[in-house]
Amino acid sequence: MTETRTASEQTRARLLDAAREVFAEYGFQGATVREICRRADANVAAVNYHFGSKDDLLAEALNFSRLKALQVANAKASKNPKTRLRLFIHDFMLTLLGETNASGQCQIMARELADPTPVLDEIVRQAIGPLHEFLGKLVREIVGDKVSEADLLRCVHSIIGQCSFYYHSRPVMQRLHPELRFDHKEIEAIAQHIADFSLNGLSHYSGKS
Amino acid sequence: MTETRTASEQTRARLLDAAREVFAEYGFQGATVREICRRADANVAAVNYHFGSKDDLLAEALNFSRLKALQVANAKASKNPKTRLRLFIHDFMLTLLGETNASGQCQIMARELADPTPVLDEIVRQAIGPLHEFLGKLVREIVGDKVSEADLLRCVHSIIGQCSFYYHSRPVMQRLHPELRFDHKEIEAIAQHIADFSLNGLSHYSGKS
DNA sequence: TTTACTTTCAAACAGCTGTTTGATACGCTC
DNA sequence: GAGCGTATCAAACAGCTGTTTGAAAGTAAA
Repeated sequence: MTETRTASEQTRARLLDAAREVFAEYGFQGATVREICRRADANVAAVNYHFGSKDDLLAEALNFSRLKALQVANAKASKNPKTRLRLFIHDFMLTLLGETNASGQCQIMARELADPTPVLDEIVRQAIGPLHEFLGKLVREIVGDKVSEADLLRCVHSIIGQCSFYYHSRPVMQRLHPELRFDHKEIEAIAQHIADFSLNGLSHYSGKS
Repeated sequence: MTETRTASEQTRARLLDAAREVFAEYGFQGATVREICRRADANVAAVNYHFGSKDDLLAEALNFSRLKALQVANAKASKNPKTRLRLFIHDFMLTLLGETNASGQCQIMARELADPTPVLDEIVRQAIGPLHEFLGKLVREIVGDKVSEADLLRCVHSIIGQCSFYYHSRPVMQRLHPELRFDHKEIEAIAQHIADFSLNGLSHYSGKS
């Protein structure tokens, strides 16, 4: 019984891994059940047997552990808010541009933004929403209580916008600056720039930086 | 002869309009030739007859006149660079979020970023490249000669990133802040925030703002 | 071994895709 | 009106899609 279950669960796991790969590579529409099963060494019918449908497979393939861990780690770093913002931007850029396997999840999210499917609701609820909320609190610590909620929101958007730009525009950068490599050193430089730029931007709201 | 040609050209034009609509709505993969022809009141074979293929249709459907006009108008406004940056951000946000028909083009571009097809090369060459270059020169006027080319590039990215964020994240905003309406007033507020935030950010490089 | 079950598999299904075809209708010159 | 090139059309094509099916294989308790 345990043997059977683990065998079945192994197939399930292989399908999930393959699905994450293929969805990230080709998008939801572009990804085919056959390609997923091919990479998972499984039969075409396996997806429907184990998950019910291609839609349900995508829903189960989502995994935001990396993003959540990042926020938890940052909250534990009990330094002053400005330093924590620097730390967050740094970690966030590493997640977005680094070679972590989280980039697949980011790719799926990016594709959902340009072409939403029903799973976007779940992505917003589980990942993007908490992220915005987290950054909102952090920025609030920096700018103080006098700043309106609307302005605070716009500041958060300015920060996330700068970070996610580098992710979204990778295909463009490849063509515009083919010599540019997003290695560890470059990522750190970008993160530092965004932090400097943003803290100066925030100073417009909080008074002198 | 002229009658025939204009009739044929009318079909061509209708197909192009419909294509822009459908590509923007469903993406390149999601858009179907049949739907495009249905909206253009044309036969299914019309696309291949007039354009050769679905790919070629997309390539011809691209239109960056709005984006180009925006840069030309800004260059003519011979005010000081900071004011011109404010003006540009304002016009750019109106293009991105306003009710202009340019939003279809933006949608196509956004989809190409998340899921590039061969036409992305053309988009980068004709639209995004010139845009980056334009902003590069403008920012250079503000920060002066002492700033390195790499830092200048990152500043440009910070500005474009903030602007395009509001475009990319519309599906998210709809879910996260359903009460928020991107009416003219809100767009102006956003544009002013981005300008303030960015000019303060730039002051980090150019010395005191 | 028999029985009951889960899991895998090749094959087929119905539906949609971009594209092609050959016939038909149109507009124009002669 | 005859002839000619262009444009439109319904129909069919080949290929791919997600999904279903019913048989076969595997697993574990009786």
